[in-house]
Amino acid sequence: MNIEIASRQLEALGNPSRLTIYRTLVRAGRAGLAVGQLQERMDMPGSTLSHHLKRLIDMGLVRQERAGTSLICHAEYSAMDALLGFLVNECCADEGNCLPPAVKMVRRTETVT
Amino acid sequence: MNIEIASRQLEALGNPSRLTIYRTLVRAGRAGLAVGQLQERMDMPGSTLSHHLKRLIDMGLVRQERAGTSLICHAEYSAMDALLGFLVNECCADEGNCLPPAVKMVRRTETVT
DNA sequence: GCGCTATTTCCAAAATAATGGAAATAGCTT
DNA sequence: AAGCTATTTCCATTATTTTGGAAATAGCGC
Repeated sequence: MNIEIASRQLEALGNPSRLTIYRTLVRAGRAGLAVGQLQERMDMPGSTLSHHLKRLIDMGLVRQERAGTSLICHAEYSAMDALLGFLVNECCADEGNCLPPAVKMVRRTETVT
Repeated sequence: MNIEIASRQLEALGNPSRLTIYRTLVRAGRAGLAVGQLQERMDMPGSTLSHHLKRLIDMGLVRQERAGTSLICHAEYSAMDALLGFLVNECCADEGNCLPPAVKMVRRTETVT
């Protein structure tokens, strides 16, 4: 993880449509959601949805797997975890007093570049 | 905190220059950094830096306070904490299995809309 | 292979973001 | 108030993002 990747992932999530897509997928849990189901919930033209999904997939935040003629989308939790880890570490890097105790507990110890 | 605010904050951080600015301010700690010092470190024209700073300030991620003729910038930790809290909650909302144990410990219990 | 459903890719238009020089503003100091 | 330093705002340009209709592709069942 580094500034370039982190900023691109943040940018991918930094759009209301995409953040909603991502949240919807997280809430769908392990089962995931087909693009079509997502499209119903998001009420958005297919091509627009597809562009947004591509962005999330390119940044590793979403994964698709084919089931017959549909594509099932899954939130890629590990990517979010790495991103959160990066932010927590960046945020608390030197002072250690920027987050309340509960969050400080999870500060990572590895060095971040 | 809601999707609109969260996505705008994520977008603000989702640019390599701004994420670097933010990180630099975090690392500067409580003392903060004057815009001019930040400009030296970032090696960027003043107007460009000022545009980026404005964006971070507008989203509540950075605060400025005047000290004579310079403006000292500070990372606004509480905003980052709220954003991280939102992401952790969104990410673990229904399944609770998307993050490793260390991070799961800090899941918030309040409802998120 | 044909028809069908699901989804992406192609293409273009409109909107927004990024960049930076030059001029304006803010606050010192004399 | 003049001169100085620090920073923002104005303005314009270029680059990127967002959006979506229409055409293309993928997989299935007959």
